[in-house]
Amino acid sequence: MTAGPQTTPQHALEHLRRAVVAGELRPGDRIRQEEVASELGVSVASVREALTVLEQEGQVRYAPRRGYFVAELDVADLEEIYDLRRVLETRAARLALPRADAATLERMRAAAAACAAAADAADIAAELDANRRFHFALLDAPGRPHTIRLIRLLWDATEPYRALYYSAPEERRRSLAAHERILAAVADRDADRLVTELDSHREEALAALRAILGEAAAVPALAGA
Amino acid sequence: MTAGPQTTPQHALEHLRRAVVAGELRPGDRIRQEEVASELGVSVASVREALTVLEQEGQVRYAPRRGYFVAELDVADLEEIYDLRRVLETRAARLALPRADAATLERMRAAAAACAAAADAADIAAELDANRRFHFALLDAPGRPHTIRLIRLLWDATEPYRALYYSAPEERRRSLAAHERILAAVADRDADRLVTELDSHREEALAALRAILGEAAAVPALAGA
DNA sequence: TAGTATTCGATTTTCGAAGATCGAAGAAAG
DNA sequence: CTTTCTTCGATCTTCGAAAATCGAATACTA
Repeated sequence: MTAGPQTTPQHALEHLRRAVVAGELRPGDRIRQEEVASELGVSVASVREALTVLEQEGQVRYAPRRGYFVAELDVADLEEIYDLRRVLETRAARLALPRADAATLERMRAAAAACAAAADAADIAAELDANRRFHFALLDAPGRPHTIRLIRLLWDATEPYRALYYSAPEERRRSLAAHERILAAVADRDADRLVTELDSHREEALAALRAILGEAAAVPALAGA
Repeated sequence: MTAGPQTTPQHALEHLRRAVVAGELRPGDRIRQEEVASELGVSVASVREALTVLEQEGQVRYAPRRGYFVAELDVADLEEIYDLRRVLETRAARLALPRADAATLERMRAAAAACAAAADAADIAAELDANRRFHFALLDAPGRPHTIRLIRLLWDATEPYRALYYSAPEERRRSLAAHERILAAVADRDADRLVTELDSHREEALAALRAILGEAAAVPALAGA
């Protein structure tokens, strides 16, 4: 039902995404096409198509005849991306809230629970996935596909970094608490409070990412593994 | 200086974009990979990579094992896209205006003049290009690459339709007049007026596009050429 | 020694063809 | 006459290998 990979490039794409979330591919890393291809038992052409998608999403950087690299973001990038998320998600949330029905709330509750369970199990990949489900359950109002596409793009852009900061237990706790407050605001149909909670949730994440980036800058050996 | 196609897929991408702007590829049309490839004297793999880019941009739709088609938008899509443009361009314009220097204004003036010249010559492709230069000269403030990327995505999504409505002379006149008012607002450093002018400029374009779409719906034979 | 040219290995880039899949036209059955 | 099944042609899909390119290590010059 979950629509597995229909084509070989899609298969390669999922593999690369998984590698990013799992932290196997870290910002700045080089991605060797041949290596990925033989790892998956597919041709480089398929890997290349997958990389083209990731390049459009801004997750990898492409230097013609030099290769593909996992995108590196600096603090300015992060702040711009989170600013854009604020602008777009605020609009999406205000449009979605009046239409959010019981099923929506239920999906959010389930995702929040999955988040907490993944946090307990220290399963970063599962938590990232559940976290996404939580937020998109609210924002993915039917009839606004382009809005969701853009928001998803912004989420994807910072995914490699989110994968890093989710390893910190105190961030997880903070995140779970924020989810509860967001859930309450939705249940109360309080748009202003919802927007405020989303803002501060984002602000906390941004602060954590800033810290990660500060460390990475202080320890450039990270890229040279 | 204009950075021609560095790679074969980029060459194919430019070719396809040109075909869209020129109206050779219309919404709903099927894109035969082999045909494009032999036309350009390149392999299908390269064409495929170019199509992957266009798919990510939302300009073509991909049905696995069926092929690629030029994306068709309905009125709801257009309204959502223009709503998103309003949200993002308003923010971009307000951030860019204080930083707009004499060179920026000069670039805008030159682009506006090129727009007028292209309108006189009835050169749709040139006018579309100059129109883009005009708007992005203002919005493309240094240090906000992600904002521009998103705005560009939204522009690209409606490009096939813009190519259609620019054939109407009265729309061109209206558009040129709007450019003058926008230019004046920028020269006066009046942010509120600038935003208002941009809004109404967009609203006029949306109205024209709605009309185009209405015709297309009334004459479905359009797609079956 | 510092700087520059050159070769070499690794990697990307591009192609052409074989294999897989789909939609449509036509045949057979009810 | 309608429906279902089958075959066929067109097209997409994927591959493996040849060709082009780049960076780094090496050799050379001043």
